[in-house]
Amino acid sequence: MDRSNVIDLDGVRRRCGQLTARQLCLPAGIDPLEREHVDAIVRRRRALPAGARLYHEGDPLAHVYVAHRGAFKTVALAENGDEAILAFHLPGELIGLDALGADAHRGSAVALEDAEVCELRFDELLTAAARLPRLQQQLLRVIGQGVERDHRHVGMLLRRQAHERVAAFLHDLGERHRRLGLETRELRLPMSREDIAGFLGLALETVSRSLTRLQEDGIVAVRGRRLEVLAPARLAALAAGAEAAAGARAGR
Amino acid sequence: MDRSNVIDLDGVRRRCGQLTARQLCLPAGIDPLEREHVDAIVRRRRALPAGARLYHEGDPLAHVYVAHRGAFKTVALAENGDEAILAFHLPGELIGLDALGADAHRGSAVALEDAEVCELRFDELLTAAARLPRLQQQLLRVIGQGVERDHRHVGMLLRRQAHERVAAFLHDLGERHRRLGLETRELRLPMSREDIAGFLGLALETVSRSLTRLQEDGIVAVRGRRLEVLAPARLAALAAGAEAAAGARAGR
DNA sequence: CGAGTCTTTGACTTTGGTCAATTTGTGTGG
DNA sequence: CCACACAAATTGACCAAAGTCAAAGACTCG
Repeated sequence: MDRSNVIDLDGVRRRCGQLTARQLCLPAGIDPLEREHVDAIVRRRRALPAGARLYHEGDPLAHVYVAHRGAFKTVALAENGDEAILAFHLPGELIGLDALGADAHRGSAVALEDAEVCELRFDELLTAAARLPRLQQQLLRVIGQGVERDHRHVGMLLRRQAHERVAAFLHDLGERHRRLGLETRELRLPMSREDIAGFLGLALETVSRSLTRLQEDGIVAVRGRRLEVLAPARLAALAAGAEAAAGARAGR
Repeated sequence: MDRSNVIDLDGVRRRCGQLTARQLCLPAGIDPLEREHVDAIVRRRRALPAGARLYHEGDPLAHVYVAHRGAFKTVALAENGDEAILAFHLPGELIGLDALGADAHRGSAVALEDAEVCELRFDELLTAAARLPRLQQQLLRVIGQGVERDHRHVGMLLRRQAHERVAAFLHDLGERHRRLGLETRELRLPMSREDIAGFLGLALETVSRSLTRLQEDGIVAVRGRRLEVLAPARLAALAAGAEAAAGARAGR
């Protein structure tokens, strides 16, 4: 750790610390003294233009990131050629834990729009975690939440009906917005239909049709990448795999 | 990777899986002082009859397990009612990390056949990890491998063609057999067709048909739950999403 | 050997993928 | 500010793939 000047570190803390703290510290009730250790790990903010890659497949695991502004997707290109989308990351969510198993990133992370991330040095995070049991616990919890995210993704992919997958996707997006303290009724979709399709294992036309149908059923209102949830309960029911007919019948 | 001196959770898994370990599933190649810590974590072995649950949804996270004999599946029942299969676990593989995010298991683990597991107390594992950087590192690596497993699962589910999913599943199973030092040519499928279907998001009839087709194409030979890989390269190609026609053409 | 489950196979139907054309939206330069 | 060009999204028509229902065959375990 090259002696970074105090001023700069302070700046980092002011600008980034709060967000990072929320993710890593607050839930664990880490006291201010300990928190300083964590703050020191947050290195800097990095700005990325839309389409830029935060890291590439094969890069060694050096940092983990917290999306600060703008959304990201993590992708892994199949031997096939076309890219599989493994996750979307909203502001406030962690990025980069796909490298845990091999010390090297298995995919890459792409900014979906102009974005900024906070960068955390992974090795320093580990040493701090060894010293602070609460941080260790919280780190594992955050990792576990990433695992849960993947499981929700699998849950979506196991839904056989396309519009159920789309509903599950929108529902999940809404839930995450709620947990992050963002707008929950009016959602902005930072990713293209093609990205959604790549995430859900559908053709992009099917995604479009599903959205249209959800709109016809009065469950959401879609205008481009802006989406309003009109009937959260019915959206949740569809996402959960309830009889598709139930919603449709009432809606038409 | 780094082999010497690393506290080898991989070793724990292998030894447990190979039936060579007695009471203690101990990693070799670590100094006696460290070794003692790890010793204490492995509690006992538990035997389970086919169909028994290792833990249930909602159970607090107390242990993680290593399958010792027999295979397991981890399932989460969708609000829907029917159960989603999140993973299969072969002898030697870790079970129970789905609870990291919430301290409670999000699904349950079921023995697919008469089985035994090694039980590790999770809290003790954490304290030991805080004291032993190598163990901490290794623990994270194992968790990361679980994440990679989930990503491979997603990769399968993103394949649109049913027989590609099935091929990817069999290929993955073969790879895992290889890594665990098990038979790679002649695979035993410890799970039912219904389970495979539940894992791949297909109807069980489709799984059956796909297997038949893979057999007709000369890629595998199937007799019930015993399966022989005849053309590993073509299986891998199919799994990777190569033109399905390539294999079929050559095979017929 | 028999009862049960598991698996395969067949016939039919529905869903969603593909190809293609149109409309909407976005950003740029005149 | 408008017009233009390009990309993104929608919509339609058609077809192949997979789901469903149903029945027969194979395997397992008592």
